[in-house]
Amino acid sequence: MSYRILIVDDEPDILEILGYNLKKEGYEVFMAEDGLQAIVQAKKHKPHLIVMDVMMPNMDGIEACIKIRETPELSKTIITFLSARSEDYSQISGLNAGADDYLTKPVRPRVLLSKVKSLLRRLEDTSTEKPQVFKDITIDPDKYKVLKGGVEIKFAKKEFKLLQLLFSNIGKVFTRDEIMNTIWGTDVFVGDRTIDVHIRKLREKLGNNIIETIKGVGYRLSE
Amino acid sequence: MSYRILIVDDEPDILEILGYNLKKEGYEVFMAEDGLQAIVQAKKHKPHLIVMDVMMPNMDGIEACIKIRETPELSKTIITFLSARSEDYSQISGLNAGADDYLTKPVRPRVLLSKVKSLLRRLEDTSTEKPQVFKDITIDPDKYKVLKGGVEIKFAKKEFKLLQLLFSNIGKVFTRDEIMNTIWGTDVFVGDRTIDVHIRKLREKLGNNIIETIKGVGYRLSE
DNA sequence: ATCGATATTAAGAGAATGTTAAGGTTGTGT
DNA sequence: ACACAACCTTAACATTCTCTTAATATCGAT
Repeated sequence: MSYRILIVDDEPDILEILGYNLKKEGYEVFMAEDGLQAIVQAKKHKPHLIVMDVMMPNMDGIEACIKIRETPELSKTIITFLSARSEDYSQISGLNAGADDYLTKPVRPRVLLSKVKSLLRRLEDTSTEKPQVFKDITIDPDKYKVLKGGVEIKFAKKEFKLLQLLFSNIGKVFTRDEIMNTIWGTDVFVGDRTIDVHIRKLREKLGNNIIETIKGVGYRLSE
Repeated sequence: MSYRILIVDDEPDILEILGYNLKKEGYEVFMAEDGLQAIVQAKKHKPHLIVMDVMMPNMDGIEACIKIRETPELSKTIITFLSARSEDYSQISGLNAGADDYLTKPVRPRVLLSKVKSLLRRLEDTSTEKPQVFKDITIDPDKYKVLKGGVEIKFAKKEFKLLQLLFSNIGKVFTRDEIMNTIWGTDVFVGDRTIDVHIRKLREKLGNNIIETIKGVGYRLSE
């Protein structure tokens, strides 16, 4: 799924340039030319990120930001302001109004893109990419690294995925079907023994008392 | 230290007028009359800012901009275009080529000066990229320099970029896709083996135990 | 004890990566 | 402008590692 971004500025030129660049990066882009439109668009499309000018006709960015923040379903939306001058008071009141960041105009497309990327990463970070710990085992998906008692143990791709799955909900029993769908997908077909073999590899590397078999049901990390 | 500015235009009159004004403000000014010269001058003087006409003989501004952006040591150089008309397509493709801003002709010296001033201000608050250290290796993106055990090792452009990427997040696994997008961009297409070959070059120069292969996943600096 | 489910082991096919050299392009100095 | 060097990419082939399977053993509930 691609991220949705709403850009708000009263200058069509800016909308076009920023929109062009963001679209090129694969984002889904929506636009609005003032605060009122921004609120309408935001409610309609539920963007992940809003990049909004501060000074606009009808309703300025600050006010729009406050309104948006009041909408529960948009509470997780990230809002970034564009402000004309870096020393401007708008920054402070903007951040105060609930904005997450600000950029100074004129916006360098490269800067915007890297900013956007890093802001959106926040959304991801919370879910998966943090190292997980269980007993003396730590797994770090980012670095593709597993430590047991501080020592690194290497895992092949499928093994790592399987481990990651088990770690994603510690103690939960994962059925063979779930495992199959997560690691191999729905269209590949591999024999049932394959899962056993992979489980065995994990036990071999991590110790026999980590993964528990629930016969007829599945596997889980045993607490 | 004063800032270095490179101005590029095929009309000597314009060069003279702009150059005069910039010098008067205390900037160190270099000039070029076409894209090719611009690249030569840029590499020679490493200007902080380039003000460049879009339409020029030999090599136009867009192309020169792209070339300059490909040079790692000039990655932080700010590039501003001069374009004849504001609605011109050149704006978009110019910004797309990696330019940071544009001015419309005819240029008023005062406008240019204030623009220049605000653009250069960015360089001040943008903290310079700090040298990264890993094991006995230091890479300094600013100086385009790599030291291993205190001894400088030379790297070609692509090699350096790749190294820089790996160093940008020490220990993180970078997938082939990530590497491809960062170093070659999304629209160029090069074979898969090309990445291997570059990795090999790095290993050749830095030692075999620095970069680790995670088969089916990517590469990382091995901690 | 029997039967279905899971465990174990080793081996082969195939995928992914490593290596090398060659050709084309670009850059540099004279 | 020329020759020479450096750089990038590719192709072909070598090597390594992963995954899957098959065959067989073990487990556990009834």
